[in-house]
Amino acid sequence: MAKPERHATITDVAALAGVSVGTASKALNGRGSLREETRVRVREAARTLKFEVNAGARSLHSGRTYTVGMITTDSIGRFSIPVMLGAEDALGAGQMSVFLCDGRDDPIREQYYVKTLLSRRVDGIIVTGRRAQSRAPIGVGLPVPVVYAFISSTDPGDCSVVPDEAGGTRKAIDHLTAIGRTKIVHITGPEHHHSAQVRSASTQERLAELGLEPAAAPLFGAWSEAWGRQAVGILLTGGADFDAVFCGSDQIARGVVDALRAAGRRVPRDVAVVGFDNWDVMAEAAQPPLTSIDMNLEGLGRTAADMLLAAINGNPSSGRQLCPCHLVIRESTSVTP
Amino acid sequence: MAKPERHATITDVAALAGVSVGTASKALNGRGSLREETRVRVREAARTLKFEVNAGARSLHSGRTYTVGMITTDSIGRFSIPVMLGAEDALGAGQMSVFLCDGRDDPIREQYYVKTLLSRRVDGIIVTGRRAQSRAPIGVGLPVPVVYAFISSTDPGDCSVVPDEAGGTRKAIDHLTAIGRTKIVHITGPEHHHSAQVRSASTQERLAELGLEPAAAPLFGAWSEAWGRQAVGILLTGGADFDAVFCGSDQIARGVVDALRAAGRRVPRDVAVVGFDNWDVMAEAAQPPLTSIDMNLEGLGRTAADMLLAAINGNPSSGRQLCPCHLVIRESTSVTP
DNA sequence: ATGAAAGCGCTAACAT
DNA sequence: ATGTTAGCGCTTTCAT
Repeated sequence: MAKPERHATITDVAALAGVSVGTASKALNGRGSLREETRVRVREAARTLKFEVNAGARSLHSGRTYTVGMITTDSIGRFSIPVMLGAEDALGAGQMSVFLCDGRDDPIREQYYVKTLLSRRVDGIIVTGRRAQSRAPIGVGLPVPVVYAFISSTDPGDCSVVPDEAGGTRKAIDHLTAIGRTKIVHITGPEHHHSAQVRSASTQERLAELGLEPAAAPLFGAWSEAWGRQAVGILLTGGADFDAVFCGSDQIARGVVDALRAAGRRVPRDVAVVGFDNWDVMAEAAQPPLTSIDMNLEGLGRTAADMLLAAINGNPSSGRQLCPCHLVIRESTSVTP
Repeated sequence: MAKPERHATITDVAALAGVSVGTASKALNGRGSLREETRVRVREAARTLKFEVNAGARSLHSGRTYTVGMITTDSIGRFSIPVMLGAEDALGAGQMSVFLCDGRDDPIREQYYVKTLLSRRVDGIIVTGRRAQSRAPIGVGLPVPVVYAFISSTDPGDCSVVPDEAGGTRKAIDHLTAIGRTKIVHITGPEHHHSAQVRSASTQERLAELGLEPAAAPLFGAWSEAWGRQAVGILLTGGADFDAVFCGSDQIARGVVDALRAAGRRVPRDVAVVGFDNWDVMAEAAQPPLTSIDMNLEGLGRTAADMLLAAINGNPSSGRQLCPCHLVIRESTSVTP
């Protein structure tokens, strides 16, 4: 098990095959016109020496590194991961590698990473984050294209791919009304949180469009099960009359169904419940399992990567691109499983 | 907002500063002896042109890329992510960047990635995965050091950093006995799963060492809440007499506490429960919150990265390095919160 | 203190 | 069909 201390170079290969480096290059890349016999001999030599072309040296010519950078501005979390996976997926198919950088909510660190990526001559950059909010661009006039995924840039000239949370909210409300619910209440996260704002505003808006009154004012709290339980307590002690709850997250929804059950309300018969995120671990383990809105983050990551590839190939887009959310129906809104 | 289509080169900088490229290089890297005035002028020029050194060209000389590859053999999951974060953390501090590759359980894909990484001349490779199991090495006689993290290599000559699951199990059992429990039962995941085997074997072993009989044979099932609930049903209908449950995962533990509560058993008074993984989302939201074993995966990732850095700098290690697990106490084993 | 030039590994244009 | 050579961006002797 010899451990080659040095990577073989094309010169080594050429020498072993008894040809010039130019010929070796042509043989290995299938260029020029060579005798088949020569091609084979060179390839043989390359294999013997475990030759792997030096990508850095190669990109000195091509100007391309077939590498993209991925920066999470606030640290890597539950939402940025599927986005990253989707992007990695789309890029991998195009033979591109991904540089991962975790910004950790630190602007200094972030700028350092931008420099590092530029220094490494990535062909493009994807920026993502934990929360779907807009943020200042990571740089202006950068020499490579940038696509924001999940989070968006405040500069409308930048390209951002974001989930259509308002559309997702409409789907949730429409689903609840479709199964005959009219007294709907909304329980969600912190009032200052962008997603909580969008989802609650869209809820009120959609209810109004449908000619319905909310069964209670939206309840803002935390993105936690504990808050979901607590909110139900508030509603019940307040004597609210409701037959459905649309929750800002699956964790809240899980707290809600637990509290409702504990209070003797049947889900979905007495109260139907819809969550948000379609986080399998929560949605499937809840009793009953939760109907939820899926932001399709992996698809979003793929889309972002595809748009980045297009930009790299000279077809840039700009503006906010909305990715549709979809409804996943489970037992918390349907009597027959 | 001019968009520089081309990256500035050191030649551009030299020209603008009115010096030779050699001088420019020295000025930017603080080498050689130059007049301070010249240094300043060159740095000025570099800033004006937004010059970022071409890392690829540079590593042509140094032979180092200050980049490591990270391969997850089975796709990126809940366990590999903290490992990756820890590694990214430790490496970032050393100015190294990380290439992320998702093997997706596909050996072909995996080998392709190994080649890609070698071609990109990474200084080293970290291999990780979803499950703590040993696997065939990703290659033999590779020209760069490799460290396995969380998963381990079957080749004892390779360097692997893995959690001490047996030790963690002992801590769980010792904790339960310390609070006076003697009738302990173990509920865990699939019998064929490596971690389930290790944890259940260690449980039996530790109980024996303490002179205790298990309150029931270990129950193997799935890593899910549903299985936790079901297992409790089995125990109760079987009339088992137990005052503590050690679970193979927090998800199982959560199902267990829910089912116990539903059956009128008080946790921890009647039955104490310990989980495994210390997955905040599960452990903290459970009622009561779960005492759990934490594998400290981020620390494990950091350790792995540090060992890789050492290897890169000529101090390789080999063999399996065990990382300690620790006990996190919450209400499921303590009456006073 | 500064410049000129060689060379890192590779590709592509040009010779032979 | 194959070899030779220039040059990609940079660092590093070696001259000056």
